[in-house]
Amino acid sequence: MDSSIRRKVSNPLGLAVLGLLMEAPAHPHAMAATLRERGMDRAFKVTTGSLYDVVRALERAGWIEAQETIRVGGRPERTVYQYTELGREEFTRWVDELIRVPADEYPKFLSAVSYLGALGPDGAVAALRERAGRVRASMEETRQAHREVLEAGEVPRLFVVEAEYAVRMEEAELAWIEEIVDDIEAGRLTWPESAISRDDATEEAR
Amino acid sequence: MDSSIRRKVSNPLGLAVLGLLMEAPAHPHAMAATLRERGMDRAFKVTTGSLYDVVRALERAGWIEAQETIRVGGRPERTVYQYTELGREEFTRWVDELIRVPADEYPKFLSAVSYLGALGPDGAVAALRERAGRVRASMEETRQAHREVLEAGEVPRLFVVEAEYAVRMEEAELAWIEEIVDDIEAGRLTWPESAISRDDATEEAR
DNA sequence: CGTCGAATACTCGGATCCGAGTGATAGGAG
DNA sequence: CTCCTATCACTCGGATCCGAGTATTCGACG
Repeated sequence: MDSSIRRKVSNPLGLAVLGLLMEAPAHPHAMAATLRERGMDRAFKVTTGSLYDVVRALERAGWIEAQETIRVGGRPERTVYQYTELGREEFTRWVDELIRVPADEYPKFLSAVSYLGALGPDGAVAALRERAGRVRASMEETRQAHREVLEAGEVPRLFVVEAEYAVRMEEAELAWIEEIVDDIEAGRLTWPESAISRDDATEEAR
Repeated sequence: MDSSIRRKVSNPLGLAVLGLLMEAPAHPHAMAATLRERGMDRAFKVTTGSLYDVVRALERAGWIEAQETIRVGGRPERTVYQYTELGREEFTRWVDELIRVPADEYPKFLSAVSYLGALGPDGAVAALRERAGRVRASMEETRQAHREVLEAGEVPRLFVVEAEYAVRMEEAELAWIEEIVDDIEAGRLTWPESAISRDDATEEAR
């Protein structure tokens, strides 16, 4: 319908790489390290394999280029990359588009909720409760980390807004879960006869 | 940290296939059709290629099996599948686990927000506003469709809860976007000197 | 001074994904 | 009766993804 343009490099990890190189040239292994140090691996899936692939793709596309290949000590060679003019342009264009037009996302939880019926009322409540606990924990962790970083005063808020977004989304999910659990227990959400529900679903699932 | 077990078939589309077969045997092409008719393609990414791969994987894993291969008219043969006992068990176990333990998700918007700085204050506001409009539209559409289905009274609420979840998440995103836009305009969220921000970002991005 | 574990830096190949393509037929327009 | 389009049902191969593996080196500890 409104399919966004076919981008040469589609893996978001490429955006992260570009973003890092805007600050300073770096080699892949170092990128992975910084990404993880800064906790950016919450927003980007950073796996070594993909990283090297993405860097190669970025180079093929002409958005970054090898600056030099050096060897420190007897370690394996490292290839240091820097962004090109084209890369700089593409970076902001990419961010801009990702913000402007919502991409189709397929969170796994959504697919599971589509078949919530399969667990039966009791199974559903049990599973949802457990999720709620985990989500709450993760939320509090993110919130805590965010607060600490801000209070340390080294990093401006602009560079941590994504945590605020993440927390908001987790809050919303949590609220929904709690509401649905209440609805099930209060009989506002019921299982029709026909539902694929087995009362022993809970046993089976564990 | 808490990595969930390695499932034989990992593509959520497999869950959808299993779900459909719980109702009645079907052949891949028909599955795709029903999935789309019911609007389930909002929760599952259904592409022909993947569908056939997933069905094959499901069969290899022994969760489904070919029932018969028939030919209607002179059309290509169609292979009709049905679930196995193992498949039925695995189905509820899968749903249960997807609900219980939140998977790491990497929504593209989150990665973009991590680099919101790149757009500069004006560019960011413009892009966020446009997204807000689109999200609002999509939300109202889902809401509308959900209401109509319920009022028609054919489908029990249990089978449409995923739409309620989706709407809630969109509401939360919208609220956050509006808040951030306000914060930028009110000077509560500012760009430090050092920010990679070009004032012509908006021009460039179009 | 030897060795054991952690860190450094990257490669490799299998698994998965997916869109474009294939080819046949049914149904309707003229 | 012929053509043309839509539907049916699936295949194929390139692109991408990613975890496990490799090989080296540094540092700590006994």
